[in-house]
Amino acid sequence: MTDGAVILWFRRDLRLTDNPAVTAAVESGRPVVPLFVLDDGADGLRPLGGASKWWLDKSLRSLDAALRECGSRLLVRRGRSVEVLTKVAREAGAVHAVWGATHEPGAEARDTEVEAALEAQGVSIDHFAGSFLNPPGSVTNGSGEAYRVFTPYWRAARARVGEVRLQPAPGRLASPETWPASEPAETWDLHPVRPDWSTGFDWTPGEAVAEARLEAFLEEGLAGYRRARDLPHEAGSTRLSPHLTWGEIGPRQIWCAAHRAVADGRAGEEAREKLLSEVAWRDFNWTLLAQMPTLPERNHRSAFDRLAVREAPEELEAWRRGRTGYPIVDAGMRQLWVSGWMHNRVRMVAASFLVKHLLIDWREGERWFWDTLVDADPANNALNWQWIAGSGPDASPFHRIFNPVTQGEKFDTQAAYVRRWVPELALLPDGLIHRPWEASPMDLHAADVRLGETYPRPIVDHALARTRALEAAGALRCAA
DNA sequence: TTTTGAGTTGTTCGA
DNA sequence: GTCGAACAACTCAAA
Repeated sequence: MTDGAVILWFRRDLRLTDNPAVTAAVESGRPVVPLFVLDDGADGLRPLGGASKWWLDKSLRSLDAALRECGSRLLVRRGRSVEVLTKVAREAGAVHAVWGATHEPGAEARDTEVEAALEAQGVSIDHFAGSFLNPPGSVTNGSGEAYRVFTPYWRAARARVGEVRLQPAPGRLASPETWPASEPAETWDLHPVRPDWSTGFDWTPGEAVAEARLEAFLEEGLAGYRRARDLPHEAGSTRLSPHLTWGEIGPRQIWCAAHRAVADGRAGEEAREKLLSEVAWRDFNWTLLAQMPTLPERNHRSAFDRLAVREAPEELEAWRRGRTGYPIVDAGMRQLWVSGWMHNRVRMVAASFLVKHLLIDWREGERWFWDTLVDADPANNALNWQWIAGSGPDASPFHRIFNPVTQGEKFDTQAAYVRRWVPELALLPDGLIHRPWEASPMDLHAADVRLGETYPRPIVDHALARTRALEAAGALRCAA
């Protein structure tokens, strides 16, 4: 062993482009040992949901393929990170290790433990900011505190992003003389079997696809983004969210590409700023989670601990399976189950329905999304659920209760979305499809719909449910 | 320190 | 059918 190796520990930054840990490893001039650890919850972090595991399986293979094109490879090991890292360091004769920071609950404790253990065996550490425009903690108000409201946060954060210079992907990574063993991909157990519920997933994880997706969006989608992003039947979303979740692409790359698109005349500044502000929500949510690690479990506003939530397992199951009797809600929940993703507009409607119409604890919904979304993100999932529930910082006011009929008719005007995901209603006319319970027997017969048989009746009445939710929220103020 | 104004994404009611 | 106001107060940012 002539030259000590450097361990390049990948976590939520599964890319080679603009990854400071990758750059540092390459520039060290040492043999590089790229590593990913499947901790299966052993590190004390929240275990991954099913859809996230599906994604990670493909993303790791993609990263391995990309590394092999650079003359390297990805080691995947299973176990507690501190044990894996110290063992691999010994096997590889490592003298140095690098990684990018992550901020989910438990990550800091894990990294501190790993760092201490590695340093104890003579391995030095460098860590770098993770994949953000502004990493958590870097944007503060006049009194040095973190912002709790998005708009002033983004004003300050936007101004703080200077010139962004991307670090290109390395052409080549130096290999160690002998490679430590890796778990064979067949043993990762990340892809679902018996049953394989992922057959409807229309996604290709990996950095190359993420970059292509970004370019395609700038070409076709950015100019009309502000309008189209709210229409669930249109391909107006970036669909970058799962790539961002695993760091296959970073916000800095989006920033640069979006500025380039405006310079090229492919879109206007307003469209670019809308896109960047959506990206900034992710930064903002991670800032809050880094500061308040209980957000995925505890109400930020403790008054909501007293909300009279209902135990209603059958209604919860109807919501999960897309059988609430409200077409836009059911379409969204079925899109989620089948494809691992749900359109943002419909997420709000479906989440509001669970929390307000059914008065079920938002954590039930948060857990379901965590398990079924390919873009399940510790910060975005927790903060967005708390936002809908009204319990979060800067949250939606409690009296804002989405009307699933109005939302459907407003954003799915031609009902193309409902017809795709709730095909048993497809023959109903546009004017009735978002409210099938108002259809006459003749209309229902003509559309081959039998309410209560081929499609459920509404499990709650909107007006009654709305009143019930307002009363439950009102009780929070009176009872001290 | 005090004060003032603002706050991602909506709905309903009544004129 | 369209429009504006009310919803119920509270926290946070910034002057």
